Amino acid sequence: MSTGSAATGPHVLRRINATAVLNALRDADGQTATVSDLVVATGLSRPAVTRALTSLAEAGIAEFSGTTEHHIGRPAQRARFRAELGHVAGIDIGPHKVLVMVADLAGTVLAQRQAATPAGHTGDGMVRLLRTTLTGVAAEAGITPTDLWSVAVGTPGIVDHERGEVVLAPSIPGWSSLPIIAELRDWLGCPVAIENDVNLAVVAERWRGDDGDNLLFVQWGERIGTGMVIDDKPYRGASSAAGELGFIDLVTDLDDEPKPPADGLGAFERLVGAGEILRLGMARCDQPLRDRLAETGDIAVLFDAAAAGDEAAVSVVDTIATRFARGLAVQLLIMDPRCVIVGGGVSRAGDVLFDAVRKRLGRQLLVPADLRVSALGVNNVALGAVRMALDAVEERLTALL
Amino acid sequence: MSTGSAATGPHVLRRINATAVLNALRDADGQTATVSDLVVATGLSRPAVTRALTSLAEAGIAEFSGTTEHHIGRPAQRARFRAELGHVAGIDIGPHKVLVMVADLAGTVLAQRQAATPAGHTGDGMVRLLRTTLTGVAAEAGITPTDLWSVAVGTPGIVDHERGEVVLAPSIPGWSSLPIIAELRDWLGCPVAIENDVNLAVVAERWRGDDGDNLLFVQWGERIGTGMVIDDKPYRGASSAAGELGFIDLVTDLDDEPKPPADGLGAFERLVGAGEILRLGMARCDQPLRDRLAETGDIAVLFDAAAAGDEAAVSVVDTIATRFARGLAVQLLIMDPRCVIVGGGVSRAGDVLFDAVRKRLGRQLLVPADLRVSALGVNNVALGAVRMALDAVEERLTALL
DNA sequence: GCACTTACTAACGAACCGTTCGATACTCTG
DNA sequence: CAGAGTATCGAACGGTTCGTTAGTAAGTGC
Repeated sequence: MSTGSAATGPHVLRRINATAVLNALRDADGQTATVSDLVVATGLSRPAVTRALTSLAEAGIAEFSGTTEHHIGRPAQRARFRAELGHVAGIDIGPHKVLVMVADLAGTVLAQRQAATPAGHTGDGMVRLLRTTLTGVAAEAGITPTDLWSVAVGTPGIVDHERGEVVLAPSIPGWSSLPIIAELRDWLGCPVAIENDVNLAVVAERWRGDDGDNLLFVQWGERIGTGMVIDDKPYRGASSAAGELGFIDLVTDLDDEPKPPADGLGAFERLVGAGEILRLGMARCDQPLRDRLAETGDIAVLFDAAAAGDEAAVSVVDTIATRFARGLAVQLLIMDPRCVIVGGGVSRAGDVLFDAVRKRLGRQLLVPADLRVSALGVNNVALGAVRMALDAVEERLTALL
Repeated sequence: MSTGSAATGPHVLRRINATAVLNALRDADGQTATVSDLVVATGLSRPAVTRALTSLAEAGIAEFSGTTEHHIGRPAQRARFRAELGHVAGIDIGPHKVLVMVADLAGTVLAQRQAATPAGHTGDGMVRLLRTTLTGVAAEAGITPTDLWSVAVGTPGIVDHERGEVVLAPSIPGWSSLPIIAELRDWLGCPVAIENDVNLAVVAERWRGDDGDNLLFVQWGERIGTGMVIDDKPYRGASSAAGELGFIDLVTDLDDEPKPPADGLGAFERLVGAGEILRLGMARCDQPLRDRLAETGDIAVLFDAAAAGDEAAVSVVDTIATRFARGLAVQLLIMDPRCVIVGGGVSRAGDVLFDAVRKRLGRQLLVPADLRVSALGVNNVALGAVRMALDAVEERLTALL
């Protein structure tokens, strides 16, 4: 009812300290630590740490696992975080595939599996696919799906993560009307979170990388979207519609009125998306390269040619880099992130493209930008989902005390 | 040394509860409340609240001030937050003026004074002006400057608020090299914070308005800058360079390379800034109106004419609205704020302009925008500075316990 | 075997919270 | 005008937590 919540008794103290010990234990190397380690890590006294540790052990969250290797004095017992106590799942639902990961409470991925979405899939088909895939991955990890403590789902489009609904998903027809989250929740009996896929990608980058607490992730493929981590949590905006860089309009003449997006693609997506890159390549390149592009449909061919010095390919890369830098500069001027990470299909283009982008970018900004290419690859959304599922577990974990 | 800070004993419990009671007391109507009010507000027991209240009273932070008006039962004593215990100052340093406010700990502005910056002011002159103005305002509030608990300064440009330095301030020549903050700190012997003026404006809007915890403020005058409140605190970006909407480039042909800003104004500022509005008006309007514009140099004339139906003036408003909507749409697509508040000189244009902006904006966005005009006027930056100074006081207040 | 180092265990005092109970002060009603 | 009713205030009690201290256990090195 009030602004600052008050502590209602000494028991909250115990809770606070127990969670502090738990966090110190989890952050410790290999999730094991001696009592003395935890004393210095938490700043608590030895008896306090011991008390917290025994209550963690009674709850099954920690255990004592033999003694440490010792050099002098009485050997210390090592306490260990029992990551196998529970499991979480991270799910990436894309336009063409479903990727499911199951991890333990330490975030170690125990099993993962990818399934292609059958063409013309219906809602029921999607639910069945999800069920079988999840069951399979869970079995591989040694559990059943109902054992899961928490699940997070990443999907393209605009997501209402409070209600657990997909509000708008242009890239997956019919997806926004499906009550998949509710069904999953009923089936699994655990919290199921849903989040925009790019937001999860940036969570994964933050988790696995070491890039500070303020970073911007740009998904650059057929479509373009951005996710931001601010103060160590994903920024969604008021209506979960933040980061729609793909829809900004840099082409329409200033005093004209922009046309609404026709084919579901935003203006900037039509300008530098993978589709446009391919189109430009087909238009400008000469015979042998053009044929290879037409056959494979893979723009990697184009970037390879540019790296090898092909003049037409270089010109395409140049055009794309110039355009992309213009759009990215807009977001950087507004957001001023510590670091920009580019992922998605185009990110595999390599330095041919991104050195050009960096060069163009520099002159349009007031502060220099740190532009990197993602190292996580196609797993990033599912990994971010795992991380988000883990965040939701914290509550349940401390509620055990 | 660790991630989660631990509680080192029961005394932190007392601290937590005392601050909870203090916050409940301050949030109460007129900063007075009975013990029973605080019991329901904090969720603590009556003795706990009483204990906290007596310790607050011993520290001089609260006091008991007579009984309340009562209808039945024993009349309750009212506890009161002693806002007069300390004072803070908020300072707005602009290109042409300095505005100083002194407020008590409740944020009530006790005195304020504005001083014009003499033309060709030097660093020494600025320091002297600040000293005399601050001394005067403090005297009016019944204190001396050294009695101040906390001061915050707002200034245009990019500010390193960690180091307390102005990094870049194009609109005030020579300003960035002045160690004014250090001097103020030495003189006053209290924390002196420095922050970008637009960021303070948005803090003030958040404070005085009731617009949720996620809002965007657009300063629209000669220059254009934006400030954001995210999670109830101003968002600065990694290098304190966020919100530079004025520098985005919507005009340069896409495949050309943008020219760096020449006269210190950003591309978008040159496009819709107050200067350009005046220029457009001079160019398009006919004789009587054009003369009035030339005489006064005030674009309000233009907006009045447009409201009255003058065709040329309407066309100018139309052009400006179209352009502004284009730039604002970009930021809205990226940030998705709950609410947009426009301040600065142009914001006085009224509905003639902003209805047009709203109309243009709607079609470019994925979610509708809530666009409002600031009600705070020219005091907003100084008010935000007062609020920020108050935030810094919290620590000192709870340290008294 | 003895000194030394380190880790574990138990007991004590201090501090805090919530509950309970009696005393107090004021209003309302007959 | 007096008694019932209501709400606040203050004090004492029991429970929980922490940190400190002292004593014990388990190793290493000479």
